Amino acid sequence: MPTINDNNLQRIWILVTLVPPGKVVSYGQLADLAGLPGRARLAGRALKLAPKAHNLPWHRVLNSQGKISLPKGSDGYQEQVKRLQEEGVVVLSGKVKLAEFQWQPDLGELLALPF
DNA sequence: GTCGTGACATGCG
DNA sequence: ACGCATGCCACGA
Repeated sequence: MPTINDNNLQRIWILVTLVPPGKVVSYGQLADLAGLPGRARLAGRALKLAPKAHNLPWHRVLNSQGKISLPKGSDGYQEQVKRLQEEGVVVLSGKVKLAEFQWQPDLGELLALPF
């Protein structure tokens, strides 16, 4: 049998693909949209485990403070900053202004979800 | 079975 | 702004 949460990880992955360039989402936001309130850590886990073949825009995911949740200075950290800036997202001290760059899914997108 | 550890969130000092 | 506690829960030691 599939391990209980495979489905949940998939939901997170699908949601991440919906985030357009130049916009960002928070882990908690992804969890909420996936119907898993309070499960922000699961979103983080989903990204960590995401197969590279998925080509997910993982760099558009930040914590609820708009900050990068990877060890400051790590490879992933720098990679994330680079990718975000290439899309026009302003990153200052590893932080992004959510009021300006946070993604807001429209109703159509939500209704089109397979769950 | 218990415990520590997370790409988290939120509230309190 | 920063640390600490608590809630959350899958994993591995």
